[in-house]
Amino acid sequence: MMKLKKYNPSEIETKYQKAWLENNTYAYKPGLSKENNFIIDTAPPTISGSLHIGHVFSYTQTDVLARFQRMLGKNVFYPMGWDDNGLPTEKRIQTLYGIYCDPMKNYEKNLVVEKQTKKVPLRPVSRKNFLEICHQQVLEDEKKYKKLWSHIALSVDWNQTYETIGAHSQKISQKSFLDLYEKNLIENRFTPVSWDVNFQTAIAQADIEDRERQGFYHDIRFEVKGGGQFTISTTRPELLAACVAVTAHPEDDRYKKFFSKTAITPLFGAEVPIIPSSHADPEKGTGILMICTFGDMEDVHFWQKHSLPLKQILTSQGRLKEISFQEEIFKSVDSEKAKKYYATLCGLKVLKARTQIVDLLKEENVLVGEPKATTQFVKYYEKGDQALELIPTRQWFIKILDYKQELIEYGKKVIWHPPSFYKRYEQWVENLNQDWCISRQRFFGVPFPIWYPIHSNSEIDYKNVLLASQLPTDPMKTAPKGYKEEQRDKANGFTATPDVMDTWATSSLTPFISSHWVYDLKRHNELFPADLRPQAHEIIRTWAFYTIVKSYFHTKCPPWKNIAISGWVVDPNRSKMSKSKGNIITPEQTIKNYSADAVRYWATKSRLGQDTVYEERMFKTGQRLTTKIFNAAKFVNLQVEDQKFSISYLKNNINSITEPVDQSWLVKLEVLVEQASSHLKNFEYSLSLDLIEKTFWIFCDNYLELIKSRTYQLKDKPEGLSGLLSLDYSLYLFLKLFAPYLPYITEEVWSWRYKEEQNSIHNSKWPTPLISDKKFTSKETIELAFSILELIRNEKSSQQKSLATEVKTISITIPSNKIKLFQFCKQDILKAGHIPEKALTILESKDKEESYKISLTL
RNA sequence: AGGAGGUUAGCUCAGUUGGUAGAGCGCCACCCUUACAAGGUGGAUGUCGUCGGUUCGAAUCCGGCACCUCCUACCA
Repeated sequence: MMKLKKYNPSEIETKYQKAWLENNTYAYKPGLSKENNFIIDTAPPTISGSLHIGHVFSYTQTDVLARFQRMLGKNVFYPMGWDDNGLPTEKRIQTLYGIYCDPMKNYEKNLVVEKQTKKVPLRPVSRKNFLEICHQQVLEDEKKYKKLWSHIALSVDWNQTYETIGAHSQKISQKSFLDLYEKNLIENRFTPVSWDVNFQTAIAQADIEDRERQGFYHDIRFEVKGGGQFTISTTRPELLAACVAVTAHPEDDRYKKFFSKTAITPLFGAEVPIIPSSHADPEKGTGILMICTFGDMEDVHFWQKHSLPLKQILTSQGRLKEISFQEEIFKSVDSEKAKKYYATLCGLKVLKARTQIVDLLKEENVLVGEPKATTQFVKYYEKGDQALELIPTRQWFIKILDYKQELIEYGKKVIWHPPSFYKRYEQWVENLNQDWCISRQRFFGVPFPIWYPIHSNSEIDYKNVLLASQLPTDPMKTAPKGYKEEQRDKANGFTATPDVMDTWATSSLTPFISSHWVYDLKRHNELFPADLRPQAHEIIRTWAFYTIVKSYFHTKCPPWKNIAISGWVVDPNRSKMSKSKGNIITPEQTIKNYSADAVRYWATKSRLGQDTVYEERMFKTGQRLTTKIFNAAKFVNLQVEDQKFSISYLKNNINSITEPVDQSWLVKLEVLVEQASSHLKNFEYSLSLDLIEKTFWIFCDNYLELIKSRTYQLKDKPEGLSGLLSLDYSLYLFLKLFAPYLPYITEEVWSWRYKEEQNSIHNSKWPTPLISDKKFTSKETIELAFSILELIRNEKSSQQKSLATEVKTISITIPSNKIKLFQFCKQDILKAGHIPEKALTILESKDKEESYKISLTL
């Protein structure tokens, strides 16, 4: 039965990982009634090298809920996806192998690339080569991830996996695109879009973050045509050549006189209108500002509203491009001068040009004073390290701005845990000011399932796109229906976009990918909508929001019933653990040091949505708990071993728990089960664990100690049997309660004697009040016993004596209404306290207050 | 600037219908007690951020303020 002297976690962990996998312990059973399903929309982790302790933290929390629901008897659908699609993988491949994708290069059949240990200059490889290496690398990483997930005992059904770059996900993702296209919810536009000059791609509003940077105000003097001048203040003087207008507030007396006149830009001599507009704030800067194409989103809005011309001076690499002042659009009052000045800026990157132009402004004597330092917030791609520019390009947009109100309402249909996070969602949707740009000028992603026809005049028709019918498809490799491959990129032919979709355009479909949507309606109806979406709070504006968008557009049904938001793991300085900060903790070593159960204990001790500090000592507490469970179980087993106890024996003889002390203890357990269950049903795993743990320590320290002499000495008497059964039942119950949290130790102990009920504790049923039809005494008896036991220990301890020291005399004062209860536990107390019967005097107190007093001599 | 969360023991945190302030860790003292020394028992430690209100009674409810974290926006 039980052979181990000491608990050896790593041995046990290996053993059960294998067993659970072989026995399909966590498999979802298709085709059963939908009502009994519990469906989890698992977060597919981004494949970017390795998982950190923060992942272990949040995924374990979800796993506890999955295990609980499974034990409740639910048919749990708990899949695992890998988000391997997109820029993170590309970035990783770049640094790992020292290569980058150059679409102009030709495929090399036997290309060999090696992992680089240090930074090397990047070498170009063809698109096809690059994608092959990406595919290969993610497979390797996914194996590593799976190993860790298994080690931490996620009860995932490993038959239910997907990769966001996989054929199945691509099919769903392309289908989603086509569905939105047919519903007129998506469109192709040529428009200024947030652009990362380094990655050479458009990005969406959700991918943007603000970073604090040092900037400078440059006060620049403009002339007004026909006389007069004014000074604008700008942090982006390098865009001066792109200035298309200046604007001041209509009521601003300083500038009223200039409205309807034109200004002449310094250096470049362009004539631009001076437009009154409430967009200008008289309090800010000099009250008059220049509109450039494009400095910020406001410029874009102003430009659109006033139908201003487009002066594009930046390339997609973020350099000032060649322009001609002969051209109508850049027409200058002094084109020679303009040309001369611009020549010194042309080809420079934005930041270089910004400093360079200061010299020119000084030379021309139009810079008023020196540039004044200021801190400003600049928009960056969250994965990038160069400021974003607004570059007009052709992109696909999902029209979310038209549905803001609906999406806000729709978010309310999901139950948020904790509820306050709904606000974050709402606020994000309210503040949206761009449609969702889903095209990326990248490589490792899902292709757009469309082609554009080419007219006889070689013009590409972006409006009447040709839709793919066979999915998934890569239009770069296949021709549309009715066309031949030879017609690619030819007049009267067709062309495909090399762009791929935003990775969120696919991962926003996780509930659809899991359910096989359109392609398997029976399965879809069984698995959609999901019961639970677990996710972190920083991706509410992306993953949660986009999933709601897709679900709303496709089905008019919320994607899940509940969303549970997990917190972060922060370092002792309270900053988020992240790669860039270098404070990442890799979980493997921690698990090895403290055991998987101990790590899981730590992860599930913190409340939903709450950030948690990474502290080694927390793992020790978990380790201590598992050791304690092991030892307590060992003890109970030693006690019942020779009784041929079994689970059926226990269940059949539950009526033999006759001692009021034992019955009273069981009442305490019943209350525990009830409270723990209710917390877990509300996804409050930490509150539940807290209660279970507390009661378990009371079990070990008090109850066990109180009754163990009885079970030793009266084994064959009804009193002894009552105690033994109660001990066994308590252990059985505690194992089940701990099982979702500590799957290894509970499975091991379960295997000693309870396997007859279910092979794995994780397939056994969550405890229900097995014995609640019996009339028990209340909790009072056991509470009284514990109080008196505590007083006795207290006395002995303060006399600095061993607890085993025999008592010479003891008098216990008890309120008269409790005397009867005391009689119930008297024998147990005498034995546990090492008190001979004749040493005891009971004093009755008329005082009904619940205070006991003792005095004893040793 | 708007929003969310927070402020309880040295540290990390519970305290969900208002009723004598809690746990773990750490600290101190003691104890080899027939599961457990990787253990056990006991102890010390708090103006519950601050000011005010409601109440017989407030860590808890209401309002003001301060500070911390995060989200969003503005950023000429």
